[in-house]
Amino acid sequence: MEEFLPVLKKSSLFSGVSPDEIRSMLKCLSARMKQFKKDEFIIRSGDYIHYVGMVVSGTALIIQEDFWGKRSIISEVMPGTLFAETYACISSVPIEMSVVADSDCEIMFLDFNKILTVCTSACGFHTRLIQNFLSAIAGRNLVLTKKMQHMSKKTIREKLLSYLSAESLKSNSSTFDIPFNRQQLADYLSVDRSALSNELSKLQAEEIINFNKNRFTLKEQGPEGYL
Amino acid sequence: MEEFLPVLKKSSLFSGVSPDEIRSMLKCLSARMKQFKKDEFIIRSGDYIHYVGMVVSGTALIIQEDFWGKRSIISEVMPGTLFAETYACISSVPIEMSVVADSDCEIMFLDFNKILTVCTSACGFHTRLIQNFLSAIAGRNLVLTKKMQHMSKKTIREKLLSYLSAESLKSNSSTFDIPFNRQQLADYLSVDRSALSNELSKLQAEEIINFNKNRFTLKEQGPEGYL
DNA sequence: TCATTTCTGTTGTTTTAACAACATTTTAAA
DNA sequence: TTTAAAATGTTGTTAAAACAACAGAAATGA
Repeated sequence: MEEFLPVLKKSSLFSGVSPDEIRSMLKCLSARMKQFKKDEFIIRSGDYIHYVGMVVSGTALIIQEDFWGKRSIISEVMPGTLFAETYACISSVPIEMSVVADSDCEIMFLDFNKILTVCTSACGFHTRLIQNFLSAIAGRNLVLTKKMQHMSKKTIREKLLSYLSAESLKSNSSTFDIPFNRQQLADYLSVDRSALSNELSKLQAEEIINFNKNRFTLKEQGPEGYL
Repeated sequence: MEEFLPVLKKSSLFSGVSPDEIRSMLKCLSARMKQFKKDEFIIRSGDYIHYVGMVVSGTALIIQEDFWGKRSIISEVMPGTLFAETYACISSVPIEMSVVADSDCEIMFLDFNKILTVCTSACGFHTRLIQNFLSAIAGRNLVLTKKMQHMSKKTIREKLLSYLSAESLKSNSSTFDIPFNRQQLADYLSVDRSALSNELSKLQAEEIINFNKNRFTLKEQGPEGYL
């Protein structure tokens, strides 16, 4: 276990917890390691989850199969990242995705119920653990909610303005940098890249926005007849 | 406070907790009530949230203003429902939406930190409280993730098949009922209702699905060239 | 039962997006 | 600095969605 402390220290779950305390917590959480060969299933769709997983070495893929057996990759899980935590919180509902080893990898499983109950003994950092765990889930929630707001718009123009407006408000300025290149932004908003570039150009021609590379400026008067 | 016990008992936060225990918990959580007149702000965008709110009477609206001041309603909050809980978990980030009284209403605020720390004294149900709180957040997470998977598809057809496939898998059968009427389904997937109806008809004509009212059946061989 | 309203499906038109192909700019590398 | 590769913007064509208008079916309730 010792060899993975650097990874654990950087994980969101153990952030702000000292190595010594991590050691004692791992016991308190009945942490156990398991190795998986590439392409092995770590979690199967339909399972009921009672343990939280964390990748400590290698990478895993979260995949989903639809009714017709078509697979799609939901996300990649890197070392230090939790997975299945949502389903661990709602263990009465079977998980609807599978987790597969993308390379040979080592997974740490933590007893979810022990995360929730503050143990009586030494483990004074347990409250911190609960906070971290909650922050991880709430953080994902935030990200999803925000993305949903943009994606629920019908046209590329509206999606873009929704996204840019949110970025502007976040940075508290009408000029701001975005963390995506065009292709990434298109993927994020689920639209075609060239169509997105085209729309950006139109918005600029109409003097609703200005941009140069990844730096954008929103014009105060806003889109025509917008309010 | 006593008068609201029926509402609290049915809320997700206190589900499975007896009235007596709710009473003692409310103390332990420093619950305080506050009344708001219609159109009053309960939470303002930009606030840092340290309390979780619950509507106990009346209704509230969660709204958002973009860069140009355009308001949109994110959701309606009914009695027994928590709000702002995500931001309470991540209190370092200011909330990006406002909560406004939609009618005269009464709000209960709970000290978020006390939800997380198990109090030493009588409150044996505190672990249950943490579980319920976590379930509420994780549950929303689940709903968002699922919706996102459908919405990220580009065509109405793909969105529909993604949604129907998920419903089918959930019910463990190729025949199942959906909880939406056509307009609601269109809103859920952010598409036009008539376009959705049209696509459903095409899918039926192509023998990929069958439907009658809200009962759908997926055909085993699936869409042409799908796999 | 009949009248009214709501819901659903259908069609045609207009708008928008996807897609493909290519030009230009920027970045990285040799 | 030159060359190659990657990223971005531009354009035209095709496919799909939005929108609007309406017809028929189903639900409601008087």
